[in-house]
Amino acid sequence: MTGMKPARTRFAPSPTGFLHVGGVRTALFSWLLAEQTKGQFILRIEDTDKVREVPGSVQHIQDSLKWLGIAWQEGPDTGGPHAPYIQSERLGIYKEWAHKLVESGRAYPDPYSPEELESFREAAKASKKPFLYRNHRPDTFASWDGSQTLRFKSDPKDYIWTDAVMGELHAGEEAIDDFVLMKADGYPTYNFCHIVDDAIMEVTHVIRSQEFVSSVPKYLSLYEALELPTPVMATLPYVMAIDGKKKLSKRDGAKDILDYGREGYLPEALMNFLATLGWNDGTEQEIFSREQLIEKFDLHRVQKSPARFDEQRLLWLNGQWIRNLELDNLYTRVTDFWPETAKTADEDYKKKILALAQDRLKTLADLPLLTSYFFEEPAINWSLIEDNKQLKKLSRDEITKLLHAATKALAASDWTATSIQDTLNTLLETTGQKPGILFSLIRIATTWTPFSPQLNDTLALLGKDIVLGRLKQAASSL
RNA sequence: GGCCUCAUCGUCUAACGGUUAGGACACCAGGUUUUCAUCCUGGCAAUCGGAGUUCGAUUCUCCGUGAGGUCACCA
Repeated sequence: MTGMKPARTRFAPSPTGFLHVGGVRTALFSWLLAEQTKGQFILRIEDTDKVREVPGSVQHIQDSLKWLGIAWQEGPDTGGPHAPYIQSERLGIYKEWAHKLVESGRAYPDPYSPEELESFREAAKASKKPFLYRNHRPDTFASWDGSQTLRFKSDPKDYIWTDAVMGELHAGEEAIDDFVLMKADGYPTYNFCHIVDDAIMEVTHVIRSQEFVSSVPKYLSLYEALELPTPVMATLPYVMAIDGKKKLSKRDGAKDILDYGREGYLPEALMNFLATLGWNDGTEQEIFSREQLIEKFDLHRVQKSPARFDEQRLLWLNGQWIRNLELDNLYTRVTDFWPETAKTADEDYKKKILALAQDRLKTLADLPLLTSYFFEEPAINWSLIEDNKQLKKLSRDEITKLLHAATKALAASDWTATSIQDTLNTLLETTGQKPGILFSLIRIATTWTPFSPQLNDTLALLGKDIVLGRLKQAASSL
């Protein structure tokens, strides 16, 4: 995809709450395209619905994008050649463009009351026909003083257009209506102002989610009336909720993007996951770095059908990313995830522990479960032995004998990982036990957790005194 | 109801009209002389239905069916 003209793309959320995976994927694809073509990615806040606005959303949206690693060149905080990037601060611009339409005879004030409109709508519904405002368009228009609801005077006709994802699309003239341009509260509608802004901001590719497809004819009609160039349109299929029935939404448990960070997901993993949800490069590659995504992303390979949000795959990807991280890099990321008792522990010690746990982490939040026994005395929990497939067969007597034998043998070790392994192997012979029994017992008696890294490494790191102490304590607690 | 869109393993997906329909997640079974959530090997599992075009259809066309969207002074 090299050699493409620089694309100017934008993400234009309304500040009505937190960002979830569906919204972020739209932002991601737009950003990838801008990065790939060495163009610009714009963040524009569409806050023309003052009723639904949620305080703090703008900040939250910016924090979420930043966490994921999506940076914008122009936006509400960074400014840019077409500032401001908040629509409520651009009201004068929309009014000006609205007047142009009035002057060219393509817009007129709505003479009806909400009640009258509602009765039109009900009549249409009763006769099982779609409601079209233009069937009620007045014959003569009053002049617009800027305070009334302003409607587009549409010119209904068929449209055929090309969508970068969906291919050739078409719609009949019934898709075109006299929609509202300016609301009675003085704010423009999305349908109107996003087109003005995209044109002014020189946006080349409009990437948005599926619910807007059926409005595209309206937009095409408006571009014509405004004599503005039409950008490339790309429609992304929905991200569906797990049950596959409806698009993922806040109501259906879609999480705040920042929650993924709190739950121990890596931003690289989430980006990898979102990018490959509905897109692939045609090869069998599953893990993509940010740079690879930028290089390989292609709108034309985006899936046309919706995709479900598969948490298992995200979890797997996260584990892959954790495993591929350099230890020092991983160490800086787990700062907030250590068990409480590790806060004062030595950095070098913690790094060694992390190196052992790295292979087993699926999320950073798994860290305490895998490492807490390095920092505190684990609670003795005999059910781990009683429920163990192999160990449950042993009598208490046999367990005691094995624990004593292990204590004695290990006491003689000079405590390196290899010498501990030698000791353990010798112990297998002298006790005549299978590794599945002997090693499991020692592992549980020293860590009291269901899982832990390789035994000799764990013991070596734990330290001789602690290991011997825990073995003795286990034996005496029988 | 009108209009629009979509349809391959349970899930995410690959396949110039010619493949034993491939890969990944999940699941199952083995292995890695301990556990295991790492790692390795193997297994299970799909072209929504019906016509048509063609020597040949997952792929093209039509008709069904199913799913989703839209028809706001919300975006």
